[in-house]
Amino acid sequence: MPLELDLPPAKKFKPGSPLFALNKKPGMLLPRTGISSVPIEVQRKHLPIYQARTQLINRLRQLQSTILIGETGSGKTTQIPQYLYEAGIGRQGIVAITQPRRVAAISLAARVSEEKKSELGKLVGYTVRFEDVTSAETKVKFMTDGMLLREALGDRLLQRYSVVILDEAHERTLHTDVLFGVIKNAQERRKDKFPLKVIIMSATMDVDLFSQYFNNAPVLYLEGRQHSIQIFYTKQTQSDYLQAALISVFQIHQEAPSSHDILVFLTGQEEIEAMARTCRDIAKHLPDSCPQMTVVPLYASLPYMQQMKVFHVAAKGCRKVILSTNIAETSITIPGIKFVIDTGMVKAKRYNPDSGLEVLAVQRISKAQAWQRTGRAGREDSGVCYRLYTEEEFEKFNSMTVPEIQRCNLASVILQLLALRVPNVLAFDFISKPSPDSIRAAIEQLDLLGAVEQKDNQVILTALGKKMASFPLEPKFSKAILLSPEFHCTEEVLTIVSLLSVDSVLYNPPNRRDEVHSARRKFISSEGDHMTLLSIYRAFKNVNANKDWCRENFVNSRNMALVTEIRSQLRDICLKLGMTLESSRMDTGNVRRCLAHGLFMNAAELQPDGSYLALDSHQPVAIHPSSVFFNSKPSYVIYNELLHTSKCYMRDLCLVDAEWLHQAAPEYFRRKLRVVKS
DNA sequence: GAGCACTGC
Repeated sequence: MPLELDLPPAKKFKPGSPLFALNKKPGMLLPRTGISSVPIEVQRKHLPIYQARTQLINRLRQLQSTILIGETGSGKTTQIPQYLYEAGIGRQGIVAITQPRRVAAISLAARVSEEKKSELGKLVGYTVRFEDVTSAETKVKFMTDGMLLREALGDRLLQRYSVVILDEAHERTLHTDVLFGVIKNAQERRKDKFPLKVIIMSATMDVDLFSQYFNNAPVLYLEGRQHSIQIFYTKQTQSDYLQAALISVFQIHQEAPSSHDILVFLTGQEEIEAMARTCRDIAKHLPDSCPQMTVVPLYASLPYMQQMKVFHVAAKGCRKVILSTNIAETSITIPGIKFVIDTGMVKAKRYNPDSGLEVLAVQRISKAQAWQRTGRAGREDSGVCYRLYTEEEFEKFNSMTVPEIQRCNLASVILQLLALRVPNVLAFDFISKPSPDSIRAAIEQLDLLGAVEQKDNQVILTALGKKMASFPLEPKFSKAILLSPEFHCTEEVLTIVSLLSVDSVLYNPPNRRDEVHSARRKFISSEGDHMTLLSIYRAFKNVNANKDWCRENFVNSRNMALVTEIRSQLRDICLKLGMTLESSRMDTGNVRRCLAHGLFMNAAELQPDGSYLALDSHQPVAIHPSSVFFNSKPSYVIYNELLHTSKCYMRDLCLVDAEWLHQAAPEYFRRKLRVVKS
């Protein structure tokens, strides 16, 4: 194996252009969280942001909308809410700080609460799904962006809040993007009565967009505590990024001290596991002069305990090499990374509103993502980033990742906007507009589900649509739940919808395939994946959620626990809506009939040649290998979703009668599907 | 005939 790659030294990278300068003293570096012998008040004063405190408070007092750009480690997220509170700004209400992720909301609340020397849930609290740690005293509230959006459904002016801080706005999550519009609207309508202060916090991106959106709001810059990172580009275009990554890993491995860990960004589970095997193989055959190597894979579907291995410090004389998906870009921060190897690739979903198809494909990252990856090398000390592409290639990357709202199905978002009584969803003030086609496709889908109707050229919610909006679910699943009383199977549908709301309750370790197969056989239903999941859930309840049972049956107990929580939340909503909850017991026909009424748009028909055609788009589709139907050929099926990878796969299938589909949406099937004979 | 980036309500 040739271990050389043309990696010329490139420019030094120092992100951002700070407005509030600060001398850097590396020796004074303090931990962001965790145990420290330094008193907390002292720690607060050593944060880069502290020197700008007075200026900041004065500016924030005057301004109604502010864009705050802060580098990693500036302390903006923990300090700004406290500064506001200490200065008496917004004391008439609550200061809300949104986060894209639950763990961030929870740990930030815990940290700030500790800094304020108060009990979590009193002055400082948090609200995430299933957990509300706040009280009447709470003045500083961390929450997920989705949670604030859900609260807005009940109070679209967000009257409890005096300040809303949208943190990590550059990530442009679906929820943050919708919140932009909701908050701007609330701010406008509240300006004479109870003004709403808005602070948008972001990394060094999208500044102009944010500022323009809030009527040219001023932009304040904060310096952080990022260390300098050297960047290397390849001299030539790499045709095989995996090979290039492998070479880079071992080049570093042979040259750098063994305590310097390496983080490699790859695209998916399979690729990572294959690369891990190759790395371990090569490492075994290196000369004794070379350090040892421990290879750690990291991706979301990995069980929790195995994910935790990235935090284990490697033994002395041993180098840790982490092979990760983009989960290490934002969600998991690994300390001690000296080298980042960036392949420049990512696996991501793209959405085509014409076909309604989501395509999962390996593609180029954006510049913003490249910087994010690079930044992972300089968190505690200076670092090095090897970019496995040329500088010319980098210059051609898109500058920003396309916001989620422009690459997903908008049915839920549009339903929420309608529930927020947005008069004309096509004209909603999105910070980045989705295409009119995808908005129209969403309205059409809601129309088919009976959630909306046209009145005087306006799209408005029906009574059913209003109820649908109260569930934290995709509209098709809310619809199935709301129809379930007609089929006397609400308990079963609640269970199934909850099971479909989590990643997967099935654990499939690749090297124990035969065991998995035989353990699972007893649950398999000839009626499809939904019914199979239902029987697994019933068995799980019968053994009182026993963990050993889960292990023996290759059931992910953590996800199963989550299913239980989701189910009880959905059940509560049903009860609030006054629904009667019945069980169909052994009658699974009714359950499938009910599912057909929610998922009729996702139906496929067996063709004479043994292939399947989607009834909606008439495109060829295939049964996903994870389905219990993989080796059989039912005539008509409904599926949860289509996933385009190597083929267009249907995931999670349920056997249905053609007749049920027609009953569910007679008009739709008459219009769309002449192919199907009644 | 053979496979699943990442969040969140």
